[in-house]
Amino acid sequence: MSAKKHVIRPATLEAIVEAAIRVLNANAGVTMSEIAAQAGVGRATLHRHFRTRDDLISTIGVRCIEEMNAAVRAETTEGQPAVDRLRAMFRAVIPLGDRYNFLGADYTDDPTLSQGYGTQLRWAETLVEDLKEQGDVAEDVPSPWVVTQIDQLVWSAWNATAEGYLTADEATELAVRTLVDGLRRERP
Amino acid sequence: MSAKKHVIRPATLEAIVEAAIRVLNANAGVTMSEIAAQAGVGRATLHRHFRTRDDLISTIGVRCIEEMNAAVRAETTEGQPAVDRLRAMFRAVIPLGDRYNFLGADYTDDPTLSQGYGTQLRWAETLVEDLKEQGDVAEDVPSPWVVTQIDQLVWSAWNATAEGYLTADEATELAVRTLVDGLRRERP
DNA sequence: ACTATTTGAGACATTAGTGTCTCATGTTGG
DNA sequence: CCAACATGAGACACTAATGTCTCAAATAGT
Repeated sequence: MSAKKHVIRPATLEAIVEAAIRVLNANAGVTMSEIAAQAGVGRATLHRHFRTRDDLISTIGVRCIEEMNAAVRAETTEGQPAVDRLRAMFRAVIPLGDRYNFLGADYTDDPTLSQGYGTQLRWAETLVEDLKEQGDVAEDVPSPWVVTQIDQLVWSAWNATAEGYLTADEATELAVRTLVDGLRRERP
Repeated sequence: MSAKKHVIRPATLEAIVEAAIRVLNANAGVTMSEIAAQAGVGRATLHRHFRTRDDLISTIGVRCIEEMNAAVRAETTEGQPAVDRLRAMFRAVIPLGDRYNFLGADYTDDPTLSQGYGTQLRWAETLVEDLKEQGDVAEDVPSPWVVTQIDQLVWSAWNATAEGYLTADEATELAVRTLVDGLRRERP
């Protein structure tokens, strides 16, 4: 992860990380040479600071997850009604879809990373509990099902904005509506 | 795709295809050697009948999609109410999740395959139209959104049964309910 | 049982990517 | 301005996988 004798220059680090996020989202199997090229950096420099490919992926994975958690934390408050927290989460996360989408691949084996997933999972689980308590989700629905639906709605919402057929706000509303009320009835 | 001088033996073909489906679902990046080994077949034999890796993937992809389309066709009838068709589709497809799950990867560039996808997409689109006509889905919901939800519900439902927290029938019911009525109210 | 031909096993060349190293060049901080 | 050090470019060894080929052995059809 960290170099011993070489200190990375901030600009270089930034170029590498941003390029890696951008490029890996476009193609999860992209090569180190390509990442270096897109970062405008020598391939040797890339390997100097990220010994292995997994090293790089782990680093940017952690950064993306922290970014996401921070965005959600910034938009939500503890005492808030659960539906509002859900809505705020969608609003916070949708614009980040472009960046953290690549995490969908099978990098589940990284220890630091799965810790980050754990945090998100626990957050979602308490949200679902609160949704149930406040009558926004029926008690008879298995919680893992609800968590899965929320995850997938995040993707749907991001995708809809990326495709251009919904704005971020519309996507947020539709996601909440879909989860809670279903698609049968028009919105009041 | 097809060999010129060599005719494949039915048993060999079957072993290869089945092993490939099974193994690729476990790990999308699995190697040709591994597939051959799991099929109990020499690596040379594998290459004799499937010149390239893409060739093999394309073949089994087509087979899986046809399998799915056939299963859906077998369970649904033309005049059926849209919700029933939706339910029947879930019931038909859920048990196949183990097999066609690997298609989620980025093999979208294959011509024959994307044709298969096209068929499914068109099927889903007319289903959505009918759902709207019969008042099961509100007119103001963008159809691509509905299609996406259905796709994801298929995955959710399969996953729930694979995880063991729902039976196939329960998952089917919950999927329909989630899409149409949302998760707020208990089932009548 | 005979013949044709598929199959299995392994050798082989080729390709693509990874990771290491060196050295000349350029940048930065004092 | 100078010394230290990060960078870029390229050479290099190594690995893993792909795809081709050959030949002996198993198998199928007649």
